[in-house]
Amino acid sequence: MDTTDGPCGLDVSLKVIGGKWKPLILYHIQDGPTRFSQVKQRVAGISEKVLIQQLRELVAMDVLIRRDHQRVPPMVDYALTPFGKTLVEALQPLCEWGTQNRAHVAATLAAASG
Amino acid sequence: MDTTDGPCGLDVSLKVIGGKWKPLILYHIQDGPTRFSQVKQRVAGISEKVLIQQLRELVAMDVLIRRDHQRVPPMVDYALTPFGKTLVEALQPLCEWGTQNRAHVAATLAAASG
DNA sequence: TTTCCTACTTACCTTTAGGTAGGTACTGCC
DNA sequence: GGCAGTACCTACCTAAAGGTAAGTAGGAAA
Repeated sequence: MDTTDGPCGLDVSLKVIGGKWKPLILYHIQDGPTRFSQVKQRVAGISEKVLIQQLRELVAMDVLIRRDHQRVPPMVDYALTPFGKTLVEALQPLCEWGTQNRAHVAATLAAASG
Repeated sequence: MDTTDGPCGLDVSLKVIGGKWKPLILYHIQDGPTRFSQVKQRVAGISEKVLIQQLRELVAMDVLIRRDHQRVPPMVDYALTPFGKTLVEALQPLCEWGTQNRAHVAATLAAASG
């Protein structure tokens, strides 16, 4: 039974969307090309450093594409690649599950640890 | 536009299955009650400390149920709750996405960072 | 009485993720 | 010359996740 290194592809998915912010970033970019400053605004609470870091990783993984409009002041935007779109689709059910069970999870956590 | 704290439920899902091991643990438990030692065996590479920790968290979040058979030597097993089953179902697409794109992701990562 | 077995617990260390505070480049405008 | 505006970068720090190695409980078997 050699199911050792990832029988189910979840390890791969988690490698791509793992971390605290990536899912949120993807969510806020899915409707079309979005400027850096806009993403920063929408994903409230994220620091610039971390945002850029995550964006770079997503670009490196072919999930996002970065477009530099060569202007001053700088004008850059990010958009989903076709590959990125398939990921966002696969994310939908989990997304809905989370939405439906937000209260349940919150309540369970509150009961358990507070 | 107040999409600040999680418009999409992914933040909730990630809170539940976040971390390096939980998806794998869930995967290996989904077929029925599984003893601690069996999980440890199947999820190769995980340490006892971390495994117990993750199992406890999953139990606390009502995803797993722990059954202590009150024996010596100890005999304990873990199984999905109905709630946990809905989670595993929502996880399927991402699971498949990962399986289908394992090569692509690996190649992209290799090209980018190595 | 010692050993075995299993599911844990504890103390400690390393690695990684994330956060803060500042700085840089470049051009147009005043 | 000095400032505004945008997308970054750098150095540093903290917190959390994860890993290692040891120990504990307690009845059954030897």
